[in-house]
Formats: sequence, C-alpha cells, structure tokens
Amino acid sequence: MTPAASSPKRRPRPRKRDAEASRRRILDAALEEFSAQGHAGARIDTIAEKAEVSKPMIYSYFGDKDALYAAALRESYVQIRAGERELQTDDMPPEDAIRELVRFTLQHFVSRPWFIALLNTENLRGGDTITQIADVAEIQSPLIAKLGQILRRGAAEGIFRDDIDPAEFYITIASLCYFPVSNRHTLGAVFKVEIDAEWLDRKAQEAGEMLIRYLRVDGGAGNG
Amino acid sequence: MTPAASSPKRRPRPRKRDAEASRRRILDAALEEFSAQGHAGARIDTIAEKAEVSKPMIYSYFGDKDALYAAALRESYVQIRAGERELQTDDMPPEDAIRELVRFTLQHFVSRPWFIALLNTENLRGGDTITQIADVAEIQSPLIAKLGQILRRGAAEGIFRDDIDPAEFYITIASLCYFPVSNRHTLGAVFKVEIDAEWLDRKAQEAGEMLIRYLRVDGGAGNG
Amino acid sequence: MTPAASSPKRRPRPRKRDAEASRRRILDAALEEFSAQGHAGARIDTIAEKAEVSKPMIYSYFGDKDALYAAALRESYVQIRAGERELQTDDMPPEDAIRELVRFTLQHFVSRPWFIALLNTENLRGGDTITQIADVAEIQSPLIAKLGQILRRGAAEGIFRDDIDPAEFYITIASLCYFPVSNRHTLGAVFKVEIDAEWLDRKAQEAGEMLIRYLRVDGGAGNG
Amino acid sequence: MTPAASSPKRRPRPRKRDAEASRRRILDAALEEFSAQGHAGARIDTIAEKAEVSKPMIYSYFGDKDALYAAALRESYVQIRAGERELQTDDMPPEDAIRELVRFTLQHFVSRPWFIALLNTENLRGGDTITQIADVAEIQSPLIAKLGQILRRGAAEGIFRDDIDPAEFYITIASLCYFPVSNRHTLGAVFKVEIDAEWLDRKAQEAGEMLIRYLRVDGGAGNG
DNA sequence: AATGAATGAGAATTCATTCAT
DNA sequence: TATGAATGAATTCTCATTCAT
Repeated sequence: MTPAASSPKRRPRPRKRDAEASRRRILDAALEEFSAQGHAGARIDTIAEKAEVSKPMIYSYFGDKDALYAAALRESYVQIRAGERELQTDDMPPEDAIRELVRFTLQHFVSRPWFIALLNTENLRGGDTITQIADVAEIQSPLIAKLGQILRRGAAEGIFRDDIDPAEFYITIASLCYFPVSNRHTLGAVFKVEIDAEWLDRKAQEAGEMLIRYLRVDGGAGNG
Repeated sequence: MTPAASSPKRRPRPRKRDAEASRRRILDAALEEFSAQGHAGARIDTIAEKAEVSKPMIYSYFGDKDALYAAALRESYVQIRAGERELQTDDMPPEDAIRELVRFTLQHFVSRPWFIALLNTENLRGGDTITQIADVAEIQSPLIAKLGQILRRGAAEGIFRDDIDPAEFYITIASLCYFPVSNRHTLGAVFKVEIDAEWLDRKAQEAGEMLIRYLRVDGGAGNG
Repeated sequence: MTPAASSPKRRPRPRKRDAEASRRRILDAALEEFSAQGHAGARIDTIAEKAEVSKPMIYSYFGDKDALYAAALRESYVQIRAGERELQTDDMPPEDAIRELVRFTLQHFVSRPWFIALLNTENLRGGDTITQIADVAEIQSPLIAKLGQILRRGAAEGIFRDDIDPAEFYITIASLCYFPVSNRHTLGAVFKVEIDAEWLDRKAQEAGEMLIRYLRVDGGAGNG
Repeated sequence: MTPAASSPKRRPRPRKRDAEASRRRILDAALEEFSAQGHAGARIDTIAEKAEVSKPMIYSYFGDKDALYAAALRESYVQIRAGERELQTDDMPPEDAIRELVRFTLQHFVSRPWFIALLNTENLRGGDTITQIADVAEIQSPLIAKLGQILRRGAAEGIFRDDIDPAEFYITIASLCYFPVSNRHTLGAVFKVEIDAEWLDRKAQEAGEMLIRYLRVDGGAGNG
C-alpha cells in the first residue's frame, strides 16, 4: 500500500465532488453568459468570474470556448426537457390538456429565457454546433409524448382529428409561444406594446383557442 | 498589346467617387455581415471588404460599429416593409387573401434571411438599439393595413369575426411563419426533419388553415 | 493679349487676397490647435475646420503637418515680438521701468497663452523644429533692447550695477513670469492655490522687487 | 554542445512571473515615454517594449492609456519628492542653506528631466489629470519644510525678513530653476547660447544671490 | 483651384488561450 | 492541482495624406 492510499483522510476535501461542483458552476455560468451575449459576445473571463473558478479550470474541464458553448447548448436542452417533465395533463379532458400545454410551454419559455436566447444564437450560427452534439436528438421532449397521448385520447373520444402528427403539432405550438417571447423587445419597440405577463397570458389563451379549433373534427364549432 | 493594356488589372478597382453609392454598399454589406455573424461576431474589416471600401469610409459615414449596426437594423425594416408592398390581395376573397398573406409572409422571411437573423440579434441584445431608432415605429408594415382591410371585408361579408385586432393578428401570423424559418437548424437537428421548401409549404397551408378557422364566425366549420 | 488678360473682371474675386487670407486663417487656427493640443495631439482636421478651409488647401500651402507646425511656431514668435513693441518705458525712472517691464511680460504671457504652450511643446520635442527655423534668432525681442536701455540708464544714474547682460537678465525676468503661468494648473492642484489675476499681480510685484534689489549697486537697500 | 545549449537565446527573455516588478517596469517605462513624447505622442507599444512586457499586461495593470498617464504623473511627484529628501541643510548658515537649496533644485530638475517634461505635458492638458489624482496634494515637498526651517532660522538670527511664506517662496525658487531647464532648447536656438552645465551653474549662483538679497532684512546690503 | 472622397499605416484595446509555479 | 501572470493575434478606430473631379 502506498502512503497516499494508507491515509485517505489526508485529502482535505472530497476532490471528486469539488470537481463536479466546479463543472456545474461553469456550465451554469456559461449558459447564462452565452445566452445573454451570444457566442461571439460571450467572454471566458466573465464565465470564470461568475463560476468563481480560474480560467485554466475552464480550459482543463471543457477544452476551448467552442466546446464550452456546445456543452452549454446541450445542457440547455437537458434542463428544458427536465423542466417539461413537470407538466401533468393525464387527468384533464383533451381540450383542457391542450390549453394547459400551451400555457405551460409559453411560461416555460418565459421563465427560462436562456433557452430561447441560446436557440437564437445557435440558429444564427447555422446550427454548426448542434449537429455536432451527437445525442441531442435523443434528449426528446416529454411534451411530445404527452401531446401524442392527448391527441390520441381526443381522437378516441371523437373530438379531435386523427391525422395530426404530434411532433409537427408541437412545432406549431412552439411557434406560437416562441415568437412573442423571443421578439418581445422588437415587438415592443415597433408596435408600441408592452409584452408583459398579461399580454402573454392573452396570447396563450388565443393560441390555445386557435389550436383547439384546428384540432376539432367539426372544424372548430363550439367554443371552449 | 501595349504595356499599359497588358496589366490594366493593376488598378485594384475604379474607386468611384460617389458618396451615395458607397454608403449603400456599406449598408448592404453591413446588413449581410451583422445578420450572418451577430453584433459581436460581425467584423468591420469584413464589411469593408464586402462593400469594397476602406474602413475609414465606414467610420466617416456611420460613426462607429454600433451606429452602423443601428443603421443596418433600421435598413432591414425599411427593406422588409418595401418588399411587403408587393403583396396584392385586394381582388381575392377574404379567406384566400388570408392564405395568400400567410404564404407571402413565410416566403418573405425565407427569401430575406437577414431580417430574421437581425431581429434575433437585436432581441438577444435586449432591444437596446431598436429603442434608440426613433422612427422605427413609423416604418409601419403595409401588411397590417392590408390585413385590416381583409378582416373588415371578411367581417362585412359575415364570414369573419369582427373582434380581431389587425396588429395582434399579424403577430400571430408572424409567429407561425417566423419560428420554422428562424429555428430551421435546431429543428432539423433535434427532430431529424429537413426544413426545406416543401416542408415550409406544408406549414404555410396548415397555418393558413388554422388562422382561417380561428377567424370564422362559426368557429371554423367548412374547409377551404 | 490673352482673353484672360483682356477681361480681368472675369475673376470673381481677388484671388491673391483670398489666398493670403486663407493662409492667415490656417496659421491662426494652427497656432490655436498646436498650442492647445501639442504637436502629436493636434489634428489637421480640426485646423481645417477652424480655418474654414479644406484640408488639401493646408497641404498645398504648407506642405505637411511638421511644416505647418514650424510655421505656427515661427508665427508665435512673430506675434509675441510684435506685441512687445507696445511696451513704453522710455520716460520712466529705471526702477519703475523694470517694474513695468516685469508686469508687462507677465501680462503678455497671460493674455497670449498659446505662446507658452507652444514653447512647452517645442521644448518637449527637444527643439527639433526651432533649430530648423533659420531666421528665428533674428526675430529679436524688442524687450531686450528696451531692457538694455533701462539698464544703461540705471547704470548711468548710478542706481544699477553695470555688469548685467540684458539678454541674461531678460531670461531671469522671463523665468519669474513664465513658471506661474505655464504651471498654473499643477501649482493649483498641488499647492491648493488659485492662480488667478490677483495672485499673479502679487507675483509680479514680488518679482519686480526682487529684480530691482538685485540690480541696485548698494545691494538693494531701500524699498520701491 | 547540445542543440538546446546552442540556441538558448531563442527564449525571448525569462518572463518573470512577478507582478510587482512588472508593474514597476511599466511605470518607469511610462514615465520615460510620456515625458519624452507627451500624452498624445506617447505609444503604448513603446512603453511595452521598454518595460519588456506585453501590451495586455499594461492594460491589465493600469486600465487604459489615460490611467497609465495618471499613474506616471503621480509617480513623478513621488519620485521627485523622494529625491528631495536627500538635501541636507540643517547645519548650514541660513544664507548658505538658501544657496544650496537653489543649487539642489536646479540640479534636481536637470538630472530628472522627465519631471519637467511631465509637468509641461500636464499643464498643456489643462491639468485635467492632476486634479483627478486625489492625493497629489498630500505628496508634499520636503523642500518646503526645509525651506520653512531655514527661513525661520534666518529670521531668528535677524538676517532674513519674517514675512515670507515658504510655499510662495518655493514657487519663486522653482520659477528661477525651472525655466532655463524647461526651455533650454528654445533659449538655445533663439539666444544662441548653449544651455550647458556651466551656464546653469552661473544661473544658480545668480538666482541664489537674487533670492538672498530679497530675503535680507536690510534689503540686501552686503554681498554673499 | 478647390474640395469631397478615399485610404494606408498606424494606435489603443480586447480576448482566447497558455505558461510556470 | 489550481491559478496568477503573461501574451499573440486580432479588432475597433484614428489620422496624416492623397486622389480625381
């Protein structure tokens, strides 16, 4: 036995844990910085400060700026998907479930603004990075599974059309929720509206209404 | 061949002494560069090269990078609005007009990708710049005027609801058209779909359908 | 006779005069700018603006920045010497004349601050330029002639020593007047005094007193 | 010879990892450069070279050019005041002490030419910077304390007047010492004199003489 | 002849990244 | 190992000077 092994208590603190914690802090800081400043605008210095680690730490953990960006982008999906698991629609009537899903999605975007910001940044870059994150497609959205369930229930009850693809429909929902949040600043300046909580609430209702009418077999007669 | 004729290319380029033309070229190049690279990622060097002017010209015409960015942002609205004037819907039945407006909007976003890119960039920056472009609210979208007309015609004919605000409804249309174009790269990578012309066409139809059902007084019965 | 010569009235305005006036304005502007900003800090752009001429004019009249600087430096001596001719001491008793000369010199420096500033600039540069202005030594200070006269009168009257070199003594006078004006800003900050008109007046009196005592044959007994 | 030994000079220089030493070298280099070239004429590149550090070091230690200039200006006072502590006049008769103080001051200016140069530069700039160095007034000149002592001793002995303010009198001494050193180049060119060590020595004697006569109670009778 | 248009060569400043302890 | 110290390679912006009409 080596001396080192013979006295494991010499280690002042559990390094493994520390390393893990540092990694986490760096990732969180990177998420914040990249989403706030974009890829080119983000500063490694700032990330190091926010994460309270030295810059060499960042490089030793992640490699370089691009790799850190990729890790942050992937992390944003992981966190978003994790958040989406909190949505509960199983017990609701299909139409209410749709409305709830819309409301939830919008709120999700609003309360995690770094997600939209990172997506915008990545699309600005032509998706160069996301295509290199091999497993990103596997981080599937729980919402799509839930949406599939709702649509099937609705179709089974004869309320909803049965030709709707859940993934495609999810993109439509996301479209309606994404734009007002993503573009709140330009919308505010150009249309002189205040994109606040109330405004977004109305949008969510309107969107829910629109989507339900679209789903109804009779073309939407009746009013939720 | 005379010696002079044998190397006429030595003159790097006939430096036109035309201030207005130079300004234009700079603005076009800036539009391209800022939309392709974002604010922080854009390079004045690159803009100078693309515009075929020297860097000092840019500074003498526009001030500094921020001011050039602001000019490009404003210009993007001007150009977009100008393009929107080409849409003709006056002779169409209201429902067809709505479908045409959606199709046009989507196509507009697709064929002028710098607009979406610049909006994303500006929203990433918290709208700092657009709020300083004093007259941006005055560069009103012709689409909204046209949409108002269509909605009024539809309401007069008893087909459409009469409680729809054109500006708000335009935002909804834009939402549906913006997201798939803006996020085509991440969508493609995550959902393994190819966001191509055909895909977008389908989206446009679906969106048109959805919006019309939403507008219909009877809640959407019948099918365009 | 050429057509041009046959109709001298065709010339819209007397070019010769204009050229002369432009030259003057450039020189005045250069004096101001070089003294306010130093050699490296001075801007040709600013000089052109102040002089209300185009930049190429400056280059065609003066050659380049260094030549313009040299012209301004020379001009500063010309103007200062011209101003010095206004001093009248012929009718005064020698001691009063000395006091007047001191007072005048100090006031001269105060009211033409560009002179001190230009001298500082030139000495900062190691006198590179002034040694190239061939005739600068010929622009002799009228003050030295006047001072010589006063000293001779004083010596003749038996009041003043007769071993004083006017040029050397002038340098001493200048020393006492130059420093408080030249260094008014640093003196003000370091010694917390306000170098204003009143303070300078006192300095002038003190300096006059000191110089007179130095000149007196008896070593200064008595008090002006 | 090993290959390694054959080209040990390839390493440009042993980059000492000593922050304090680097700071010092930068400050010294800045003192030199700013005093030699003025504020606008000074080059950060040159300072970096002289200090044997990279430019980013300068920025990381001092902020920007203006801040570095301010630090250099302050440092010039610190160094000058430190040098002044070497003057010893306690054991001398008051008149000799005054002469020594004058001689010392002149010599001080001559042997530290960057001080005068920096003061000229700062006054050229209107004292903008020195007013922002909060504590510059606290870096008091030891000379003034010493001068006060000499004046008191002289007054106590009945030799000197007792109405002389030490600070004011110091300014007078500085005036006489400053000008010939500061303006040596222009004086040399205009008066065709060589401002060399001998010339300055004579000036110092003359100045000492003049000041002592001014201080004497009887108005200067007698001759040092 | 006079000048608006234009630029080459810098100069300050920044930033991702690495060194050396 | 963890990090303060350090820097090469840009990048924005400036300025004396010239071009072309």
